[in-house]
Amino acid sequence: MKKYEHKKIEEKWQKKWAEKNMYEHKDDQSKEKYYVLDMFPYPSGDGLHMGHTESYTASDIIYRYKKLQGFDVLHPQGFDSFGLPAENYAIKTGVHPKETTETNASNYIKQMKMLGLGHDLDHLVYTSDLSYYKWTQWLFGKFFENGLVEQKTDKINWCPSCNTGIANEQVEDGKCERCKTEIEQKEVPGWFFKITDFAEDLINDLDKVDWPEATKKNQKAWIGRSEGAKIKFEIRNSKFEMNDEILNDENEKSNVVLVHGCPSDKEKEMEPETRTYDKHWQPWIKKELEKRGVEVSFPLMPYPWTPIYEEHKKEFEKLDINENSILVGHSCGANFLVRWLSETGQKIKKLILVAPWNEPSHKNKIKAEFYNISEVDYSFKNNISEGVIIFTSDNEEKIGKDTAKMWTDKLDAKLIELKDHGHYTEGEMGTTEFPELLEEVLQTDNQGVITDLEVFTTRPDTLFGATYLVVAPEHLLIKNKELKINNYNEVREYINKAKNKTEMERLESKSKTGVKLEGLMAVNPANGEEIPIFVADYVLGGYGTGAIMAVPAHDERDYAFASQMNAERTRKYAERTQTDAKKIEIRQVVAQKFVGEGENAIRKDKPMTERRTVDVIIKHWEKDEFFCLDWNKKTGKNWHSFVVGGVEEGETLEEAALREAQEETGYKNMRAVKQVGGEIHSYFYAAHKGVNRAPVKRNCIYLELTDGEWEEPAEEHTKNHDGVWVKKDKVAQVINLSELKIYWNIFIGKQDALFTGQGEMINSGQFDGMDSREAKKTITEFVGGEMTTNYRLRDWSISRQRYWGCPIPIVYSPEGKAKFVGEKNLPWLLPEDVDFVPTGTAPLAKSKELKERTEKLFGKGWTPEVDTMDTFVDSSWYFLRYPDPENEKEFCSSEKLKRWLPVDLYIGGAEHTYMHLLYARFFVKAMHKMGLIEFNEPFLKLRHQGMVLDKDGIKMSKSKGNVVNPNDMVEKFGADATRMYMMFAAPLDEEVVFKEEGVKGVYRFLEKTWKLFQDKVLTDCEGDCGEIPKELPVLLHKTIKGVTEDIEEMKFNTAISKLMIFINEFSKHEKVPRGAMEKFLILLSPFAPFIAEELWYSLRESQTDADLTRTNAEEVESIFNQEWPKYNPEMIKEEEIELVVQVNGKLRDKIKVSADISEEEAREKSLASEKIQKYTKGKEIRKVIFVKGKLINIVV
RNA sequence: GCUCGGGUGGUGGAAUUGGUAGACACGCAGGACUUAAAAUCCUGUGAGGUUAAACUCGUGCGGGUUCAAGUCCCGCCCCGAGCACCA
Repeated sequence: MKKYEHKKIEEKWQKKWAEKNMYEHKDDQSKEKYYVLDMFPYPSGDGLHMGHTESYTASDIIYRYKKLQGFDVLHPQGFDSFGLPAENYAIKTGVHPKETTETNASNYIKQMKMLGLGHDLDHLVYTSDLSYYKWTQWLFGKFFENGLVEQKTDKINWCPSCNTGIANEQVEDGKCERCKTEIEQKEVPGWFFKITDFAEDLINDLDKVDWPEATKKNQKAWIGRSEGAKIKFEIRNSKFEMNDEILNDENEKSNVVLVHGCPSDKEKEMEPETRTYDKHWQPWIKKELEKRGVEVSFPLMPYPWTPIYEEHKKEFEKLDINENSILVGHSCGANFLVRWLSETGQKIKKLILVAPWNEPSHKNKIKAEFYNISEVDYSFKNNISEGVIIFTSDNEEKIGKDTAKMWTDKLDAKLIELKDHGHYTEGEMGTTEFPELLEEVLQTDNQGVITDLEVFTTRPDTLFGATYLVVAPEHLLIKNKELKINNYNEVREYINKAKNKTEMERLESKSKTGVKLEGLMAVNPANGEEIPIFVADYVLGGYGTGAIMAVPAHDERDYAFASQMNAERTRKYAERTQTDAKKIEIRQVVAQKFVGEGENAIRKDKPMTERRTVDVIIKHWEKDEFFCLDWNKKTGKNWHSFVVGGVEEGETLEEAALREAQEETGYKNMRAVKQVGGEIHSYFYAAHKGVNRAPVKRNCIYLELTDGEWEEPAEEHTKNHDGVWVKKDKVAQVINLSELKIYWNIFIGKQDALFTGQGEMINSGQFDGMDSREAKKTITEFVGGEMTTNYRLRDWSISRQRYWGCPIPIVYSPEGKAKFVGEKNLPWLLPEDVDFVPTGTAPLAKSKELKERTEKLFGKGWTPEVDTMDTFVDSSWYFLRYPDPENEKEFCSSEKLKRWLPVDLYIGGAEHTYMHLLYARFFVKAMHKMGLIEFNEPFLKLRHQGMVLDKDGIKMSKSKGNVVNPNDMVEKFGADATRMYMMFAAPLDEEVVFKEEGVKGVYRFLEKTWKLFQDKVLTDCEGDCGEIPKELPVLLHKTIKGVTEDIEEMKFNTAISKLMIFINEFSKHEKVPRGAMEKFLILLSPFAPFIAEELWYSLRESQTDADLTRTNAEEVESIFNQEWPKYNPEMIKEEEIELVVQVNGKLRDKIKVSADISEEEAREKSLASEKIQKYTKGKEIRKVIFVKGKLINIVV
């Protein structure tokens, strides 16, 4: 008996198959085609890894199986041989990428042969070969001619280490996919494929293909289609007059002089910084001005009644006050300026007077004289080129309201009134709403429509709830100089910060940041309201219009931002002024809707009545218990609610809640704490009233009892229900109505108060009551917006500043116009005279040869494109080259295209779900559109292989040192065992845990198989001659059926288990039928080709002497030229089965019966069984369920 | 946080789509062969229970639908992968 020596056998057949050119593909038109494709490898120095082994084995099984079934199968292979690792290796070692590629590829080929993979390795495709990239360039030319590729200057992801642009899809965690360096943003001109043109088809056509659902979903998500509307908002400038200067160039900038206030009598000997006004008001105004981008000089004032008058006067005179100056004076500073201007006749640009002093109130003689402004000659107003603005306030005696009014007249000034200028108490400048008011002044002093801002939203229905806008930091609006953003410096700072923020930083701070654009506002087109505008980096420049309308009541991000801003601004103002800032309003415009069902359903024949109600959550005064109503009395059911009552005309929710709570509970003292959740609409039929409640508009208020003072409630409130106290953790169980549950969940913080769903419109003018889905379109139309579809997908940037890639076949005219090099100049060769070391410019720019070639062909002054293409371009069409790899005239002949494409089965890793598959699909669609091919989906069926993990279930990686090398496994157990284990260990698409023990198990199976062929007497008897028991041929046919079906569904693990069952069973017998053994070998051959071929030959050779009169082994046809066996349905038809007998669904007995037993008979027989009688005795048989050929269930 | 997968013996995994839970394999235990070990072969192997059986419990947890649930429905927990504010 020969031993199973896997090494010998495998070496032998590797050689023989090579000699016979077993896998060379020759078109056989008489057969039906099948195209099974692997994702081709990048030829790395590490060689094939276990993942390759798994997926290539799977495709090889299908290849062999289909071939045995009589298909003409194309099973090609190639190498994705352009790419970074070879170039990086070249940079390090100086070895040309071409060499590295060849060495590595030949190693791959050796490994593939070793594994017995039946790829046609004589017709390999290398993407770096000029016979291939010629056609990549040709296709680029076609795309160019058809406007499907264009040059754009765009901000791209830039890897500073690779010195190249990177597609969004190739960025992981803000890092370069290959080298893990942090990605920067850089403005680079480059070529872009217009993949977005095909977004719609790329989504829709997924329905046509047989792919894993998850992959389809991922592709759809990646393309990210969303339906919505574009809506225009008018942007108005509510500018502070100061702003003209702000955005102007440095040299035109005005100087602003803010003068100190005057000291009181008490203060006149104090240093200016310590005086009341100069301590508070002036620095504040200075700060506010500086915040708006204005540089302010702040000179000391030469008030004549101070001891340091002369000194200050000198300093003041030194100031460069000219026609371009803006003078700002506050309080007595204002008066001083008026006086000074009238006396000196100084020409200035603008005068701003804030809160002038009230002249008559001065008792101090010098002061009074100085301030005798009624005597002043006001003709100086002609010296002021842009006018005078006066802020005043109406609440303080001291503030010169009259003075201000007088000046307004005399100086033709513009008057802006503040409600409150501030209070002077005990020598301190105290509370003031001035900053807030100043901003309000800025907001309302609007200058008319400056521009439109378009936003994209998926929820146009919530437009009435849009209480602010947000633009992305990169939005052009901010760069619009006309707008004169007051706090431009602050905004600019924010934008710079946002730009420099790394992805990591953005992830770390989950909270949202942003800055209000002061001096700007937008008009909500739905209701004409003026709303603020913010810049914030939670809005992305590249998506939609780069601007959003924010609806904090119905969008989580907007809500988070609004809450944060409100808190922040409140804090900021509180620091400064101890008052609240104006808050962003969170306005609900969609109410969640509930519709009664069953007996509560709306009845068309009954009247509809609207009602406004309040649900009241009432907490016990000391215990953690809540007041609920038990309706058992009335309904007879265990039905609980909170206190619910109507809201009467003119009543607030809180008033109604308090009133109802007192009436219903009898408790007297309570306080309203807060509103819980928003408005909810309920529609139902109220049987006791005989009317439809359509709708009940409900809200919820939370009350706390302050003590237990109580009085029996009126009978009308207790006749229907009892009041009960329920513990906090029991409330959720007790409450029945969904609406109340929602309020409760919001109350206990289990559910967000935010409602992001669809419902019924409220607070939306004439649209109230409309379904929000319907309102989307209606409201969009109402405001002149446009319904659009938006995609997340962006155009595909393919320019790479690298050497080892396909040159972009473009040249530029002296004027800089791009031109395709033309078909006759293809291949547009990758130059050889290039230094690989990256310097930031593309390596090809250093090629003299390329430059000369361009000038020679196109004329002087012409320059070549020096970027190469993203390698994803190469891999986007390689499967089109496979059927015709040697064709020099076409990328693939039309006959071959017609015969072989599309691909019938594509197998590869799930990591290519997004990019590669999307790009390849895009290529096919674009080529289809250009009329180059007739189909528009490349891969009809797609399957992924799962990851291969080490024995502890950990991802294999070099750094962990747990990588299993296929070579070692083949050495130890042979290719057959390795292949089979990979297929047996888990379903193809799930993770494989690689355990050597497991490989041993499969090896044992192969040995057992081997032994079976050595030991057993083979008989030609096929089962009806009495020599062998009938079970064997039956098992054979079952195995054929099972294995065939499993392979069809690519359930290789169960197919192998069926082969094992076969061998286990056959091993038990002395004599086994030869025919069955032969058929078994064919079933085995796709999985374990070597041993199957060897045993096949040995079987046939031994037959040679006996009866086949063959003379040598060479004449035996390979097992792979045989026919896949078919099973005989008659054979596997069971005549006798084990009928399962259940009582009440529990297995109690099994009885042997004929397969076609009738229900009657089965019933009789099973009831006759002793075991069954044990359970049925004395009981009535209520029901019998009979499943033919399977089971009978007796219900007692 | 969102999306998609997935929770079945000691382990990898089966289960005709609602019909005998645990196929097949690994591991483990016992036995045979052997001076011995390895290899091989045989037997057993979800838990409890018993001399054995009967029987009971069992597919992440809780509930539901059904004659019957690993499979369907509702709620929750855990694990894995992917995505990163997509308006």
